[in-house]
Parts: sequence; structure tokens; C-alpha cells
Amino acid sequence: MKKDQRPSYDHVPMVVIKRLPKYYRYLGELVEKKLERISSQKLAQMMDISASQLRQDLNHFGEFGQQGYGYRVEDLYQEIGKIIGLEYQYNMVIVGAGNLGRALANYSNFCLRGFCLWALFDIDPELVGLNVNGIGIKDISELHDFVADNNISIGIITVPKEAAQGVADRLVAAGVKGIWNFAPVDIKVPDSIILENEHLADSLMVLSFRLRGKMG
Amino acid sequence: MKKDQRPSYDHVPMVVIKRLPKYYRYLGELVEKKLERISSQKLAQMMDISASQLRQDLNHFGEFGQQGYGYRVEDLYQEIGKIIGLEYQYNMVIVGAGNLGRALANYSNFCLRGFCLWALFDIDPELVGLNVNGIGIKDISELHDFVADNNISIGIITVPKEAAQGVADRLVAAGVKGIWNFAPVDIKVPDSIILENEHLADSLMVLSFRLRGKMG
DNA sequence: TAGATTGTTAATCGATTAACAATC
DNA sequence: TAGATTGTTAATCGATTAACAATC
Repeated sequence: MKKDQRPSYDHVPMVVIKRLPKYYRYLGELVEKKLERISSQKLAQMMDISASQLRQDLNHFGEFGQQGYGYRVEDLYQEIGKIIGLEYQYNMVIVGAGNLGRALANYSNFCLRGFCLWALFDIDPELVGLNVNGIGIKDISELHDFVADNNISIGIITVPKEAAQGVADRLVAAGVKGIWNFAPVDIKVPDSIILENEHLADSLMVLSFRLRGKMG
Repeated sequence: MKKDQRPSYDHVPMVVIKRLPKYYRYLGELVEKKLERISSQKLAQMMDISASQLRQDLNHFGEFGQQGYGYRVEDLYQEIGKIIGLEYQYNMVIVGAGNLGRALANYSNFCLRGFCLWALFDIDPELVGLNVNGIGIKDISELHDFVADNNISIGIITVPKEAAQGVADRLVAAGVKGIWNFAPVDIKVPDSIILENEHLADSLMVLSFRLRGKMG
């Protein structure tokens, strides 16, 4: 029986997973500041959470600190990066070369972090053939072969909501493992496919609700 | 003592508030389909949640259904819109006219829904004076007076992370009530100011974590 | 060693689910 | 009326916080 090299971290609650990027972000800042060590107490205070929660969260993934000393900032930063999976390269395509798709394509930072964008796709002949930040816009008809041939693991959906489910189906059929959906609709994918939604309008509505009573 | 016209909905858990936009979205689709009534059972099934949770959630805001009948789709849709606060107009500005700022400015749908964008601001003289989707890009030095003079209630931050806190401070000083932050950093604002973060890189990291074990 | 701080268990708090009386 | 479905209370489940023994 082949032993799995990487821990699987099954059963880690979603609520904990969602906090990992925040830990990574704060530790990254401390690394930049060349801070060597930090206690759960101090880090938690910076992040406006409880030290208990911080230690409890880390406990899901292993032991990273030293009693009486705290955590080595650089080490913990690297460890959390590994837990998140940042040592891998993810090949990505964007479907929908409208404003949002092009804005994401221009966000070239992503590639530095291992999230590499290789193509945009659109149905509009006016856009096909154009170039965004050095990345070509291809016709949607080429989507399947491109994804299958280039080991694309993430598909980003930035099409209007009416087209989103169809695009998702095609991405899944072509073999992506994950979908990052910006269309304002809940698309359906098989259980084996990871789906992350970015419902911008939803956030704006939460903001609206919370503004109640604060308006002039 | 003046009676407040609008319910305050204090003490409604954040986790419930975050589900409101999803209810609104699904009900909107049913309205489009001209469906007249729906039971908590059926709506919950569509949304992939439990009927208990749906009824429990609505219960925080009032009674909207009829025993033995269910909910009138159009009515519930309107009610939830009101709860969210969509009957108000929110005046907005974007600070940071880079790719993301311009992409949001082009998303003209927002204005139809009562979220009206009146200006973009940037520090780059090359951008100042340009026009995005009919909305002018102004110099950042004009921010304070513009916000104060035009009853701007929401500031959208799409500047690099180093500049984000400074921009937030200026927006707050100028009088915005809420901030929608896209910079990948946790900015600090007074308790009275509503802050919604849109940390896109965080979502991508969650996607990365969840892809663990699924990669080739 | 003594002081500090972790890893981890136990206690508390809050959210979800189940159940059902009220009632359309 | 009988059947259906809500509003709401009680039971369960899960997440957060508190506490402390282990140990650097």
C-alpha cells in the first residue's frame, strides 16, 4: 500500500480553513518586518482574535511552536504556506474576457504565487485574438482542448450569470479540478470538483444591511 | 420620543445576515419564472440548505408565510429586499483606478440596484481626467470635498495594500459610513464604520487548500 | 531553576436541526 | 373539514473560550 506523502487534513472544519489565508497574511507582514518570534497571545491580538482560537486552529495541522518561547515567525509562515498548498503550481484559465475577466488577467501577482494564468476565453469575435497582459483571448470553442492539453486545474468564470452553468459544465468536462466562480449565481458541479464562489453583489448587500441606521 | 420607522434587527447573527443575499437571489429567479408560491421545504431544497434553517432565519425578521400555504414568492422577495436595505440609494466612490477599480466602475448593474457610483479617484496623473463608463477619474486630493459635498456613503478601496489604510482614513474623515475593501490587507476603522472585505487572494488560497489530493 | 507559553482537555456558548402545536 | 405548512420551542451539534498540565 502506497503511503501518502502529504497529510490529508480531512475533517478540518471549513471555518478553520477560511482563517488560514489570514494567518498567512499577517505572518507574511511579520516576516517582512524581520520579526523572529511571536507568541499566540501577541499574534492573536494583532489579528483581533483570541489566542485560544489561534492555538486551537493550528492544532488541527500539527505542532508548530515551542513552550515558553512561542512560534518562529518565518517557520510558521512557511508551514502555513505548505498547508494551504502554495508550493504547487496551479494552471488557470479565465472564461469571460469582459471587464472583470480582464481585470483579473491583469492582476499578474497571482502568477508569482503559483497561480498561473495561461489563457482567456470568450464568445465575442471582437475580443478573440486580443491580448491582455501578454495573455491571449481565445475562442470558447478551443476551451476543451486547451484545458485538457495544458494541465489546467482551475477555471475562473467571469461570464454573465445566464452562461455560467454552461461554462462550468464545459470546464468540468475538460478536466479542471476547481472552479472560481464570479458569476452571481450558484452553479452546480459534481462533488469531486471544488467550487469557490465570489459573489461580489452579495457582499455589497451585506454592507447595505449593516449600514441600516447609519444613513443620513 | 421619536419612534424609529425601521426595525433595527439588532442581535441578528452575522451568519444569518450573510445568507440574506442568497435568499434574495433565489427568490429573484423564482419571481422571473413567475412562480407564485413556494414552501420552505421546496425553497430550501433548491438552495441546498435545511427547511428548518430557512424558517429559523426568516423568523429573525418577522412572519412572512402562511400556515398550510407557504410563502408568496413576490412578497417574500420584496420583503427581503427591504430587510437588506435595497430601497435606499447608496452613493459610492472608488479609490484606485487601476484594473480592478475600472472593472468595478464598468459594472454598471450596481447603479440599477441603488448602488450609484459617482467618481473614481487616483494618484496617478496619467489616469486623472480619463473617463470610465461615463464616470470621471479625479485626483485623490479632491476626495475629501467630493465625499463630503455629494453625500457619499460608501467608499470602495482598490489601491495597493500599502496605500489602503491611508485611503481608508481619508474616506472616514470625509464622512463615508461604509467601506468595501479590495486591498489584500485588514484595514482599521472606527467601530461606527461598517467594513466589508473582499480578499480575493484569500479565496484563491482556500481553493488551493481544498484542491489538496485532487491534483495530478 | 523560574517564567513563559504551548498543546490540549473541559466548559461554555451559539448555530443548526428536529419536532410539533398553531393555524391557514 | 382534512391536509399542509408555518412559527417556534426543545434537542443536538459544533465552534469558541477558558483553563491548566506539560515543557521549553
